Amino acid sequence: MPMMKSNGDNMTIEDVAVEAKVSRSTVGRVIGNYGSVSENSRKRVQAAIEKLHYSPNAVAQSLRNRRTNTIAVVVGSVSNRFFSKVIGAIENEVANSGYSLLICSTNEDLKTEVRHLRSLLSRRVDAVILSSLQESIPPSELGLYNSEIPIIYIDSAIPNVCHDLIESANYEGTYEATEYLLSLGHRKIGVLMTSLFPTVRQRVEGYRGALAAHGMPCDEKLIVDQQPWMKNLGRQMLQELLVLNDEVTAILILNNNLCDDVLLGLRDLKKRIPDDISLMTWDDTAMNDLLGITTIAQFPELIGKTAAIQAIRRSQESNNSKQKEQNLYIRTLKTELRIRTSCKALQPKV
Amino acid sequence: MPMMKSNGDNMTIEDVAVEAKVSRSTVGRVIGNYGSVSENSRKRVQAAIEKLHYSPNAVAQSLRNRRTNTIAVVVGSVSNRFFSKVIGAIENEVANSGYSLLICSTNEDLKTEVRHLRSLLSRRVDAVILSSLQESIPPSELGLYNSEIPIIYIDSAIPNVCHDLIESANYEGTYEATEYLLSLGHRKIGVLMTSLFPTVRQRVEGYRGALAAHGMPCDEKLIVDQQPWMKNLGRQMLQELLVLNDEVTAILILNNNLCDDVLLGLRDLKKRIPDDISLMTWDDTAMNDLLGITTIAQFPELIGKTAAIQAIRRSQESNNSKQKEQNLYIRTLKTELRIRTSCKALQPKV
DNA sequence: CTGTTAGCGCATTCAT
DNA sequence: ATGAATGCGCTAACAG
Repeated sequence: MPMMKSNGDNMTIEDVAVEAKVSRSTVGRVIGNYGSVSENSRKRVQAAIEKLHYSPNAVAQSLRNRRTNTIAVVVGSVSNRFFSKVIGAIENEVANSGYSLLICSTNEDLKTEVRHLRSLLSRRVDAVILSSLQESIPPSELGLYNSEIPIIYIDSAIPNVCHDLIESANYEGTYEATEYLLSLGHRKIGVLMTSLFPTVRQRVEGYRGALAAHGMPCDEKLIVDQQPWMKNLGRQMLQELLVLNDEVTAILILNNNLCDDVLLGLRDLKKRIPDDISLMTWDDTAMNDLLGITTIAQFPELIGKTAAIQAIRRSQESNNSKQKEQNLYIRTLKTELRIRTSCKALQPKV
Repeated sequence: MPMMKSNGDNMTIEDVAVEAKVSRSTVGRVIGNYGSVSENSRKRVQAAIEKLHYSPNAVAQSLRNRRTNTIAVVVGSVSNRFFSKVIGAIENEVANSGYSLLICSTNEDLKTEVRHLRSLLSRRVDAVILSSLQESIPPSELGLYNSEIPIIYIDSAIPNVCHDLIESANYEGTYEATEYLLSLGHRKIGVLMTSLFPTVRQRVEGYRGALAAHGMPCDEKLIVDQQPWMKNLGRQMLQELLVLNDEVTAILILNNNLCDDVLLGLRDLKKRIPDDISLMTWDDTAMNDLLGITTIAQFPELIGKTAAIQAIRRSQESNNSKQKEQNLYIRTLKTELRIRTSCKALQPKV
């Protein structure tokens, strides 16, 4: 009895060809469904494939075709609520089109972002969807951010880099929110943020813009900005804000991941919302609904889906169409101010 | 002037060799850091690499080495809170070891699970971490679940399949929780669950087990079991439970993703926790803390990290060590009952 | 309709 | 210390 290949795996076209008593190319024809092949051969090949449980080696295909059918997404943190929804939407879209999805997390670190990008290029992914921390591309990495493989940015653009972008209206969303608080009579509006994120930098400008538009000075002491590597970050920032400014009547949180912790901090401080202090945050959740927290909502699923569609489209464009600059895809999604009960109208002082 | 290759990309070893005026093999030696090469050659090669921005084509490497340095994880839903934490932990671990991570979502569909698995095998990933919906492997798919490539199961074992497994103590966790409710005097404990998930099926057994151990009959009407494809699922199930059983004093939620919606439903019904009804759920969140919801906590990060470590270990084992059966890695993580304020002690009826 | 052949880019053995 | 040559598995152009 002849030696069998141990497992259904690692079968090659050659094995199928032998089994079906045809040449490799004929097998290739029935698999790739091109050229023409006699009914007889076709049946034999299919039988052989069935029998051997043959499935093509995608690595070899990729090498040959110069396409990996893989999209990558790189974000700060996979488990972040916002990103996990974005990624979920990307996965669905991408899988429906027959692609696989690689995910990379930078842990909010620039060097890691660059490392991942390098690795993705060498893996020849067909496109990458990137939430970048870069404010500007260092000349040394220019090749990375400007390579043949298309990059779709989400969240924020990098100045002077020509690229597709799907983002939320960070400035406008915060502007609108700030105006709302002003309309309720709030004048001392504390801001909690982590300016490491480009999105957040845009948001705080919206805050400043709204104040300016209403002829109000911006008190910098009201803006607490800390980097996100601390435990209980929200609590800390809350403390800092309230110690410096006991007259704060409202808090505006610019990063979603701060809110839980701020709420916990407020509870410890026995501050009630909205009676003692008003509160508003970015990114909606069931908890916000339940607790009646007024929220600036974005649409992560839409961002993910849109980015995925564009990534796939780009990955299928003929590479030489370097007219890319001519048809940049830029989409800025409106946010939605969901007014609930966490912001109180202030009595005008008598 | 000679034609330049357009971009820093798509450089091959050959290009480097030409630039450095050595042979391909010498370039290979300095890149792969093996054999021996003169200092002079080495420097020239390194200069060439630098100049051309050469980076090896990982696809070709994979084909040659029969390793892709890729791990895959397949779960029901990427954006699910539990899974997104598991995935985050996997990503960190895997990236630290120089692997990339592919993610696949099955949307809780068996066919999709099989499709993904097939694709992953053909992509020759080095290992897969799988949260499977299978109750038993259909013979036709046996090859898939028993291929050369190692599978690490998370969440639940498939009977009669020999494999590594990282799971939480689903039975015991629910058993303990049920006993706790019993000790508070609750006798009519409603259960909300989606038995599609193998984990949940284990959990409900824990509930039954605890009742039995205390000599209590299990009233099947108290167990509401629905498949997860409905909107506002938690609300619906809550309705169903309360309509059928107005004497329910406590609710035990067995899937994390139901809780938000149940809470919303309770609010609409104007039922207060714990005064009108007691509530307990699986999987902890900041919201549970904030709202004082007693919780059976699992440790998704630990599950993810452990699974990733094991996946990497398996991927590096010599393939012929088919003694795998001899050294199965099975780890059952204890859960933690976090008692807060959502469960009230009942007055014994006078 | 079918088989032969030549790469895709890399790692490695063998000869020098 | 170095170069030549082979093959990983697949696709596709070419020849018959």
